[in-house]
Amino acid sequence: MGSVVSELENAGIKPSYQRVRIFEYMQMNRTHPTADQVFLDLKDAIPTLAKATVYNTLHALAEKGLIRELSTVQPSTRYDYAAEDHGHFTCRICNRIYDFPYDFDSRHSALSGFVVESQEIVQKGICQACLKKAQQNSAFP
Amino acid sequence: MGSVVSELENAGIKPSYQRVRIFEYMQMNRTHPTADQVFLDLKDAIPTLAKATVYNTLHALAEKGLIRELSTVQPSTRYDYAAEDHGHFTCRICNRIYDFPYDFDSRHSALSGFVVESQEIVQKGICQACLKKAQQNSAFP
DNA sequence: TTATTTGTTTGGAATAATTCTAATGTTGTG
DNA sequence: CACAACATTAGAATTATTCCAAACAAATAA
Ligand SMILES: [Mn+2]
Ligand SMILES: [Mn+2]
Ligand SMILES: [Zn+2]
Ligand SMILES: [Zn+2]
Repeated sequence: MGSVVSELENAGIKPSYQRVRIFEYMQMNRTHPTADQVFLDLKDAIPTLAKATVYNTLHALAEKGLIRELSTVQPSTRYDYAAEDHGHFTCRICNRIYDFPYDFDSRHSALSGFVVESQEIVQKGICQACLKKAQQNSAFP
Repeated sequence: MGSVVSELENAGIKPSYQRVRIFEYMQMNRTHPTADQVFLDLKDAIPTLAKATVYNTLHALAEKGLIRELSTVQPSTRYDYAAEDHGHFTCRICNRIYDFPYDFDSRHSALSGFVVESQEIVQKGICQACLKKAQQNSAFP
């Protein structure tokens, strides 16, 4: 069996034809494609492929950690006063954004010959408040 | 003179009424608002305010470094095979995304009580290829 | 096997964020 | 004042993404 199929199975994703092809594509194309690019590149080989399937599959793969979703905040850009350097934690439940201390200068790894104009570090997950609320709701009565 | 006005002037942005009010808002509201949130919160005080003005102003402020634009990649989400940890550089000219080495584990600054499910570090700027091309085009003939 | 259920894909409509555009308004300069 | 340059407005257009109901496929039970 192809490793693609077993990687999907191990992650708990049923290896449908479309999912195998999309994951295979992601393994072979390290070009950081958009969902639309994946769709365009696969639709010749899979003429009935729907864009919704591409989005569904990419989300499923990302949720299981098989691919990475490169986007800080969803669904819309957030703005912040430019105070001192800091990182951001975005909660996927309440969508609040929290600051955390982070100093970019001390670990500056610019690619040689590139001009870095800005940088961001973003963690995604669940915030303390939302975790607490989830615990309370699941507490036995 | 309000420091808001002079900060705008120092950055080379003409301090129109709308710009002053928007920048003022960003200084006072450290809630990482969306453009729409800024618009909603200001339109009572400035009834004629247009959403386009909010977008224009936020972009101008971000370009001058007075505020930060919290979004990794634009305009659409990009996907990446989940290989080993690395950071991303996105070029604002050609939109290519480059990998650079970065190890998240060695500098793990999780907020206490928060669950971090994923994290990203993104640099934005101009890539070497685009810089080279710009140099060639401006070379004297 | 057939019937039933469960989950997946499809295609198009709906939604939402952002950008574009043309007209109008404002500011500064000669 | 007249003119140019620039900024704002309002709404249309564009784009990315999600939603939805119907068709399809796979798995399971009878
Ligand atoms: Mn912040
Ligand atoms: Mn990468
Ligand atoms: Zn939360
Ligand atoms: Zn470039």
